[in-house]
Amino acid sequence: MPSATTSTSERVQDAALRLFAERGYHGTGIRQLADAAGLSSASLYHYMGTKEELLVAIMRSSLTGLLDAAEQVVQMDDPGERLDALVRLHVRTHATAPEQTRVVDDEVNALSAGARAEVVALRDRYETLWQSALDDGVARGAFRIGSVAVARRALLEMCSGVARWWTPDGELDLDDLQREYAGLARRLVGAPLRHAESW
Amino acid sequence: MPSATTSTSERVQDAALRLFAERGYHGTGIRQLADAAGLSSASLYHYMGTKEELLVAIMRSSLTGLLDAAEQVVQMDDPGERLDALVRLHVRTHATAPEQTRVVDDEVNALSAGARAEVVALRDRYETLWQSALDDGVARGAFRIGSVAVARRALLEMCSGVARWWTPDGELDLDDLQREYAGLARRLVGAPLRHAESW
DNA sequence: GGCTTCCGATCGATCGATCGATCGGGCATC
DNA sequence: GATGCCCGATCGATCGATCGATCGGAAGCC
Repeated sequence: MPSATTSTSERVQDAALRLFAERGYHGTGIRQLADAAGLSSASLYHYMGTKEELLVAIMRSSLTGLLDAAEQVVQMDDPGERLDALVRLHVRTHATAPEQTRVVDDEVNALSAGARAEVVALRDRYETLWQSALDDGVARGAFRIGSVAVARRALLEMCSGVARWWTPDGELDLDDLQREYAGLARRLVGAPLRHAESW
Repeated sequence: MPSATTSTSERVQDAALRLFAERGYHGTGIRQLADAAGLSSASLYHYMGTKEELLVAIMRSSLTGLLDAAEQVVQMDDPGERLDALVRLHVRTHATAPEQTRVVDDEVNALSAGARAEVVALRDRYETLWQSALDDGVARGAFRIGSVAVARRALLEMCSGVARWWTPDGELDLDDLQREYAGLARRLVGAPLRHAESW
């Protein structure tokens, strides 16, 4: 008796997401997956392909969502505001969907070559948006950066970390968190602070 | 016929390190481990306890090494130079021993509760050193930081990321890398740059 | 030196358990 | 009676771990 608002295949996806994030892909068995979804391991295969296809589906949906949002954000003209928006988007995504982002970040190596190529291609497109945003900021004199490639990696790693510790009932709420990281990012790229902030 | 300079148990540890870093703990089987070490799966158990104890040993040795070094570094008096030394140590370690650090960072969740407690305790001691270094810098007016807890996490995450991309034959050598990250860190904590660097 | 004893090192065979996946059939609803 | 949904039973493979047994050399004794 499925709920009126949640389809069975959605329940399977949700269970997989939760377990993959918690135990890892290789650490999660088909039978645990079935238990969490309220099905037998045989019924599971009515709603999914292979276990790997389930993982890929999770990664694809997470990455395409982030990528689409970033492609909108990146159209802003001011380099500082554009970086600000990118950081806020990335941090917000990692804070509110930590399981998705952790699976994407941690389980890429669990994929077979073909599937990995697709996922890595999506990730590369996303990182290219950041790279261009930073390059443009440097070219227009808004940022002062030694190595843009290093700064890009440092920025992304530091923002992704949010998925590993932030919770909504901690000291910082989501707005604080985004503001904090946006400030760190501006400093990191050598951009002036907004509104004469000084801390 | 073992080599004169490498004991068998060291070869087991090295093989485990390489495979755990590449395929993950749950993705690595006992037989793969044995093949990589040049032993049968039965002989493996002459040199190790359980597979999990092998993982714990790798993590412990990596974390205690880093912790010992950090405890030396942290005795420096000047907050800016101390942070500089911490960043350089962390980056150098992650760049030159990426497999160890990746296993430590990625496989903590694969541990059982007891083993995880020990490893997390070591990691917490290390992070406390950073926290104190940042607190002291703020108290003495050397750093301007919004949330020290956020800055600490951002710093550590961004520096740890080095283990995921840096190679010795890329554009940056190890010195460049450390300098680059030390500069990013100083900016992040709102400390003045050294030697009137400006980029 | 010769003989015995012992032990570290190694392996083939195998354990019970679990892995991911499949099959055929039951039970609804239409 | 066809279609969609579901599961018990089962597949071959592999999992982590252990077993008994073998081999070669070091140590102890005469």
